[in-house]
Amino acid sequence: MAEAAPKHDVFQAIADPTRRKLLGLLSEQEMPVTALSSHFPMSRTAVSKHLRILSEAGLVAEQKVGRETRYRLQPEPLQELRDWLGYFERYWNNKLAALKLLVESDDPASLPKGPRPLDERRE
Amino acid sequence: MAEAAPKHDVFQAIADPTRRKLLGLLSEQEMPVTALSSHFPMSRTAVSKHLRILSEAGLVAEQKVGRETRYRLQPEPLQELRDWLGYFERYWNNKLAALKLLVESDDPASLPKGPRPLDERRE
DNA sequence: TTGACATGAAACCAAATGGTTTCGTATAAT
DNA sequence: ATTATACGAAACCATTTGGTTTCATGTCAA
Repeated sequence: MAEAAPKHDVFQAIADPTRRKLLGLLSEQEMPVTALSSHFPMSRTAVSKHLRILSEAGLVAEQKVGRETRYRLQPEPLQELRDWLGYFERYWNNKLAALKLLVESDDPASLPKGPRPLDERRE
Repeated sequence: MAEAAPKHDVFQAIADPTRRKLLGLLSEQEMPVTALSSHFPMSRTAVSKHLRILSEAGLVAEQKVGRETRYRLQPEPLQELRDWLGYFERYWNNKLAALKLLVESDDPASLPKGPRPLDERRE
């Protein structure tokens, strides 16, 4: 069973600076919409829509508490970004790449098995 | 001196699957537009436009060779992505984060100095 | 010198994106 | 009971995005 059909993918979710900043704020503590939107020059509704996109990408989770909705960071999907980036590690970090991959290998899915085309998986 | 005013930022550049695949292809060898576009279901012109966006983000370099234009991967700007991601490392990889940062520290710019808000820098 | 090839520029287009304002509704406070 | 707060949904809008086709130009080959 899939993990909740990601309508928006992570790459697209983090493409917007507002959304990256939201993730940054949420990485410190969970927060309701109004608290979050106080950090932005746009309407609360706009922030709310960004949150929904993050939610669809699986990057945040919502929890209703009374009349407010708490948003909490869910960093797991960033793993995909990490994997993708991992493919290019060899370029700027040749010698240490192997070690790094080893270090990261507590998650088996995270290691690119070698110089492969990549990205063929999505779409 | 800046490195060529990045009109498109890296985050946005890699948001598109076609562009990610282009980077993948170019990571194996440099190629002219026509060779690249043979891997996509869209017109050569469309691929060309994607390449320009990658170029504006500093992710590829162009070199004219006779009547063709060779495109070559320039992975350096991915460093920014890496730095940004690094901020979230602590979440899924707590114990090993320190070691990883150490390993990566051959590039001084690459280490986030601690739990900071982040992203305040851009925009 | 006459084609064929490789490419970017231009004009165009539909759909997605990032905002807005307005409204309805649920919860909390008085 | 009434009012204020927190929020999402809806309708709307301008701009950006990702694609197309057509055209002009430069280069290689016969």
